[in-house]
Amino acid sequence: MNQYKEMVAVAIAAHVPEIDMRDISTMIETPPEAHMGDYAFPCFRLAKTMRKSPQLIAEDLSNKITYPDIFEKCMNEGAYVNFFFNRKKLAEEMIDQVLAEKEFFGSSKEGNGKIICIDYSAPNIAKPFHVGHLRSTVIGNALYKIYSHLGYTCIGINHLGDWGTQFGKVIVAYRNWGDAKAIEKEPIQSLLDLYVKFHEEAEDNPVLEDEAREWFTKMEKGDEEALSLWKWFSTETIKELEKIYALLGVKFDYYTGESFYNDKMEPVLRDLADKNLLTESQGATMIDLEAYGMPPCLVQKSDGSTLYATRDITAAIYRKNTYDFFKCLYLTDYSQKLHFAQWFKVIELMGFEWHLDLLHLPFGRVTHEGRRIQTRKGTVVLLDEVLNGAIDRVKEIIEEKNPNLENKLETAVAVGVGAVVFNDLSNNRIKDISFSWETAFSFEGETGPYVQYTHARACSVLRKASEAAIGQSNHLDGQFLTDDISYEVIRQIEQFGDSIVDAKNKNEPSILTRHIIDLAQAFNRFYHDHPVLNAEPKQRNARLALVAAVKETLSTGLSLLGIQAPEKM
RNA sequence: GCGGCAUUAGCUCAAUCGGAUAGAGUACCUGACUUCGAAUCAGUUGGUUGCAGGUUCGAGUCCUGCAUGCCGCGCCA
Repeated sequence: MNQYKEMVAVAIAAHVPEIDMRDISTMIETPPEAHMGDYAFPCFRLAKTMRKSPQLIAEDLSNKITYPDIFEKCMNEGAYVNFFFNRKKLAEEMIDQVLAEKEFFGSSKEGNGKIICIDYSAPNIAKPFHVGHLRSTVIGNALYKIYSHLGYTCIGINHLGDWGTQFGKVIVAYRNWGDAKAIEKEPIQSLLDLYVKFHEEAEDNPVLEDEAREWFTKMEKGDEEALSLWKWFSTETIKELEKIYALLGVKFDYYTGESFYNDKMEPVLRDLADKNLLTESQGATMIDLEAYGMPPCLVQKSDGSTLYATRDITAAIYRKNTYDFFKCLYLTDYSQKLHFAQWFKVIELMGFEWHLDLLHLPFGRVTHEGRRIQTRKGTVVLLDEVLNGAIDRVKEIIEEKNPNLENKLETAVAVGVGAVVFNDLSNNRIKDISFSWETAFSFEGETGPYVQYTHARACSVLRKASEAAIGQSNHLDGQFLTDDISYEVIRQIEQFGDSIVDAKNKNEPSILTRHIIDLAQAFNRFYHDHPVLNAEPKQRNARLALVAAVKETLSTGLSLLGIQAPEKM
């Protein structure tokens, strides 16, 4: 917990013995408006036990309380006890801290020794990577960085959809209508064409579906032809996927897709049988979950081949045994909620205590022009097109605004991709996103480029200050940063660490995204109203130090979201 | 049919375990570049928080019912 909040809680606890210290900590709030102070303690809940009006309690407390000198005063307003920072001291403390800790600002050791497995992205082999797949990838990537910042050891796993009946379909299609050269040239597109063709043909000829299931069964049994085709399809697809991940700057520790567990499922099925959890129904094998209000969880089809849930259960057990994770996070859209609830329950029924450490983090779906994005229909928006479109648009803007920029292409990639990623990370996970080209290509207001621009602007001031090379004392006098506008920037920096912890607690990167927007807004206001380079020497020093602290904080924040922070753009 | 999620300004979204006057961006209109980067800043306009009840000091937030939308419900993943 935030050290200042802790101080407030301690100060209050000294006078409110009837409430536990930990409860007091959780009651401390940040007031909605700056004039109400920096931290507040609401007294409503004390009214009953203390048999006094909340206003009186607040008044009484504010008169009695003693607090450390980082605070300047505490006074009640209505039923709240409001604490005000000593602005000069806080400015000096925060800036010193940011400049000393640099990219480690806001980090902590709370997660030391704890392992977090994060299962994200997980696209299907042989299908195009569209804007709908972006969310899992960027949310997972941001959580990876946020947890790491807080001391956890993260293991990023790309649980590729590289196994299952769909491969039987592609194999059947390839054997009937495929062209090897086309696949080498444009793997994802050609494989998709085959997949689409399969479904068209299967409508008139349902026998194809049976053939597809047979081929998948052959894969599971180790048939050489089936496996060599599968291997080829998946290698070609991964090559394409890696280009996109490179553009996004996303990395994984392991590409262990579903196929990785092919030889690990049998012992799990045996264990399930030993624990008397399996029932047979119409030839298939399943775990009955009626007692828990859920439909059964199928683990084996009537032909003996396995299903998605079988592989997920096996993967979870493998990960627990291999990494001994503290938590294992799964990033998928909410249409899979029941699936996860079912197999989490199976893990529990198997007697594994750690079922509580499995966390499905569902997110909303992406639609385009009111329709869901479907690979088989014509409604697909390819991520590749979106990213490159954004990059091209940024190139145009650079030509217009900053034609002499060096590294134009590199910068356009950082900003264009940053815009798309930032946009995806700025809404609550659970909300559906309506994709629009207009929003994806907007770079003003609450956008990634706005924050990047603010950062570049700060860099520019610092560059000029150093070019001017005026030899002044580095002593920072916080007195020059106590006006409302400067102070608001300090306040945002002070809350940076809290927003990271909050984002982690709720597994919600948008909390951090919104916070760095607030910081950038506060800084732009400061920048506009307060000249830095031409200020009086002492004031100049103080303002430059603030600019440096903001630059550092923004760049750290963006990096935790997986977004680059170019020094010029 | 059963279950889950969502609904806040014209649009896209915030709102700290229930807390202070529901806030931003965008769009529209107005103003600020010979001055540290105008991808910026300032201002104006914009609300019966889907509807009806309930719980209490206090409800966008919790409960009940209803409406609308999305998602899911045995051999896909």
